Amino acid sequence: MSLTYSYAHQQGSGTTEVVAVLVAITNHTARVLTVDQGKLLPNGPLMPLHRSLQAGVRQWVEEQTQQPMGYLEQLYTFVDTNRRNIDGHALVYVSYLGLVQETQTPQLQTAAIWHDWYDYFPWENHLQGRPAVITELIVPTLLAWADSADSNAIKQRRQQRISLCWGVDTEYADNEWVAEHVLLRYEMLYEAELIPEAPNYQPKKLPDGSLQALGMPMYYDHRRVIATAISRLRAKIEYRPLIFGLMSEVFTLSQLQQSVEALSGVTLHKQNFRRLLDSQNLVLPTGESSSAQRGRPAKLYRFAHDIELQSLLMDSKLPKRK
Amino acid sequence: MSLTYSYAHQQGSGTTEVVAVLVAITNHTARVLTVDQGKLLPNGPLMPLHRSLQAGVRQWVEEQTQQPMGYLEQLYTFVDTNRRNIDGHALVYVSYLGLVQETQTPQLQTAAIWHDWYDYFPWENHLQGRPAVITELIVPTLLAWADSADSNAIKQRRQQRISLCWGVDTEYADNEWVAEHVLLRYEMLYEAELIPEAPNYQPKKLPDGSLQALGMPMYYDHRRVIATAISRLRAKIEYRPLIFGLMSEVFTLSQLQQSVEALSGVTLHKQNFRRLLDSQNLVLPTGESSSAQRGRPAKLYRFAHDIELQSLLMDSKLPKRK
DNA sequence: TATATTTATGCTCATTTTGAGTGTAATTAA
DNA sequence: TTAATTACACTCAAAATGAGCATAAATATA
Repeated sequence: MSLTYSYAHQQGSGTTEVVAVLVAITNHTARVLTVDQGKLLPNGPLMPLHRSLQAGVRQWVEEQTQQPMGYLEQLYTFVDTNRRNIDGHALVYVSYLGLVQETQTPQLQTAAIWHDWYDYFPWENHLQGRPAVITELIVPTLLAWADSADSNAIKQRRQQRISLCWGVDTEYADNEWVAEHVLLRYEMLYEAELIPEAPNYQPKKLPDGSLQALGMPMYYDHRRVIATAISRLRAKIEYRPLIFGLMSEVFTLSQLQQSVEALSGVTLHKQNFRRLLDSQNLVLPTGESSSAQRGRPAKLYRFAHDIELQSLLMDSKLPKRK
Repeated sequence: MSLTYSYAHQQGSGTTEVVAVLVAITNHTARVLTVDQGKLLPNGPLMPLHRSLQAGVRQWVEEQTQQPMGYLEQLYTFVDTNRRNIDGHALVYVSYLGLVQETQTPQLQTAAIWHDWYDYFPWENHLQGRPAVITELIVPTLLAWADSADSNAIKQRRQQRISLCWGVDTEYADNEWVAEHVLLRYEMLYEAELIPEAPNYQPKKLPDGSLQALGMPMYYDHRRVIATAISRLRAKIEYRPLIFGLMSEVFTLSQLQQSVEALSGVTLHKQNFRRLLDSQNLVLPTGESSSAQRGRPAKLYRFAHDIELQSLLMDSKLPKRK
């Protein structure tokens, strides 16, 4: 029953809420900041005193998490017709992606908790190879779902979609795993009712262990919001130097690569990664080297900002309207 | 005075509005659908009976424009603190991009009007070469604006930004024109107060003819919404077959190319365009040929859907929540 | 102390993709 | 019949990409 994941919320006269996906990388692991035992993202109502949506996000997040935020970009706007204000208007919530520097994630004094984002999406982590859950649970169950379709057309369409989302090479199709299709994959699991958030989720119909294997559920559609954030981040990191919003001031190239890998969930070719970096003049050597743990010590670098470039990364800001 | 472009609007208890940028291509020209003498985009409040934002957009657009819509995708959500409801909550408006098939743009019975989108952004049309307004008006005025900066740092930053946005090759920088930077360019003109929508617009300080040369202004931030739409469309057309949402069922490859050029505002290399098309198996020959006007008759094609692919183009839809 | 192990980094090579052409075919207008 | 116009097939060099080998500089261990 999806009621388990319906959460009582006081609504006044406002109908707009902001929700943030804050991302940081710690110990080569991508994490998101959550509240309420990991069941919710930090959020709060947009209030008359907020001069902009960004201002609203910053205020609520800092209040709920004591977390300083750098880069912030709008993701997507959702409507939840199950939550309405006193006038009957449905709740509109605007989601944001925020990047937090590794060094700025100290002790949290609040109920906010950092969670490995793959706790919510176990199937997205391909760093140790393709996860077993895909081949053993997800794809078989989805294929059964495709078989159960009413018409043959729908069935075929579902099969194609499975192949495209999960990178299956069958007789018909031969698709590769595309890291940035996070949202498509999540929505497929949702539509096929494999996860508790789905409206007609019926655990009894699913194979044993499905609940544990398919990641932690959240209230409302907050898990979908994280999926949106991961998709955006994985896509955008390819053509914008967003990654530096997650790094500390100085870093080695290996650390940089590990951070990108933590986000994308796949491993990269080291030499080509470096070739790309210096063809784009993204980093500058500091001249120093890291005190190595094992092996040859690595040179230290910093982001080659070009202050302007940094502001071009940002969601462009409106000049305040008088 | 920006008050000229402030427009009285009745607000009840709701605070959420939807706004649509409908795009069609007619006679090799990209057009947007407007209401109110071309000063506004079709829009309307989100109401309690709407089951989703999309549903709200579709209802209002069809009501205001009698226009059937195909593809629809969310763009960006804005807040207007100058417009508030009776409780003091600022207006939130969610913008959408919609594509309309060429063949489905018949006579309009309403106040809705199709406008060439370059009427609003004359500097974006590079089909006949770089428009004079850039070199003769925009860049000089912006450079003067950069010079007027308080600090040297700001001045330098502005100069870099000018080069990046407008594709200037000066002594310092050597940037190319990037078609999809529409929004960055609009925001720069806004920030430098070259256009009437800017809060402190003072036409007297600008060169003669600026108003005419810098395109038609709109109420509120609707021109910025169009800029957002063009940016998105120009960017996305590179990696998604969105263009077919604007074509009629059957078309020649030249027509297809002209449509893409109408959107991107730049001309393309014909042979390479075709090579790309068939390397991706996007189109299928119908076997027939067009009755040529002049010259050799062109073969007719249709989009190779793969019905599934089409739904993957779409903004993924939530299954209705029970 | 010597040797294996680990990490960093430089360099090469084949393949694919991209940018920019030339040449030829099929039609209409004069 | 010829010029003009449009369509389309094919080539070639440059650039970007994927995948590998080789070497350097440190630590751990026999």
